[in-house]
Amino acid sequence: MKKHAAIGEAARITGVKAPTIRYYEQIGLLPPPPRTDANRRHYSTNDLRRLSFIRHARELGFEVEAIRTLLTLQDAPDQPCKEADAIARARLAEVEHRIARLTALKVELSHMIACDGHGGIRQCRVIESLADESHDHGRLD
Amino acid sequence: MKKHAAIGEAARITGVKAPTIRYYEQIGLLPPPPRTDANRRHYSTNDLRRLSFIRHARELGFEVEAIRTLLTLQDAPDQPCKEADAIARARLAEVEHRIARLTALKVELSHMIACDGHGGIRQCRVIESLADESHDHGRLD
DNA sequence: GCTTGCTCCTCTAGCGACTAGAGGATGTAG
DNA sequence: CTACATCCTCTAGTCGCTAGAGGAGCAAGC
Repeated sequence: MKKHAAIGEAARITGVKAPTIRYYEQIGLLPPPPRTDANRRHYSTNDLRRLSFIRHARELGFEVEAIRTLLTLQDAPDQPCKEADAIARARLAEVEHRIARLTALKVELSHMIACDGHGGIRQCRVIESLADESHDHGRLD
Repeated sequence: MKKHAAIGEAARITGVKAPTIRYYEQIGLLPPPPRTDANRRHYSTNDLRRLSFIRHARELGFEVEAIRTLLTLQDAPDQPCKEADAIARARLAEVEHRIARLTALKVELSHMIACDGHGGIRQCRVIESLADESHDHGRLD
């Protein structure tokens, strides 16, 4: 990984698009980097790590506010464990909830794919299984 | 399930909020229902099933356009279900990918919680694991 | 030096899929 | 007959980007 990168290179390295990087700066997720004489952003290795972190967390479905919390932890590594622990536990609960929900959805999707292509949509279980009233009506979020 | 329902009752039955039901009508996902003398929407059992279908599909992560396709297939039941099946398969792949990712994160979060009481967050691997370059950089969407 | 073409800058506007609120009409219970 | 819930339409806001306009700067070839 290089020591300094312009925004385009940072985008290439981290997989976060340049406009999104600027957006993250705007909303305060990424600190404003130093600029060159020509007013161009210059990212350090640390910035790139932070960006990679944000990207992976976003891919996992964490909201920006949750990521902000995790980054705050990262920025203050000597914080008392009590607080860190509480935040981690909250995130873990969220992750477990997501896994449970996704696992249920996976089962449903697997059943839906049992359609074998004989005789058209009437025998296709994709639609049937989604319209099925026997599915729970409880809140999931 | 009752034969006719006002929008509030439809919301209660299907779990889709009233403004969202109107929104679905607006974007053409739900056909405009008949109105009473006082201009109030009146939903049939069939509308409620369609709404339940939409809700389930949204919860499964289907985009509105994908749902529109599924509903079109449903409305023309003699079409082959290859398309619907393909959509479901794509969803299943994504769901499995997310489960795998979240499971990995869950392990790291568990470790983080397990490390409490010994010198703070520095020993925790959550942030490290999310910033880890060894994670793939390929497109996910 | 000069031109070509890429990258970068800021700014505003748009997207999907809702959600919230204003302001007003109607339906129902005591 | 008066509350109060429910409904109506409408506009505007939310989140997390994404696209485009319009302009400046840099590196490389001639």
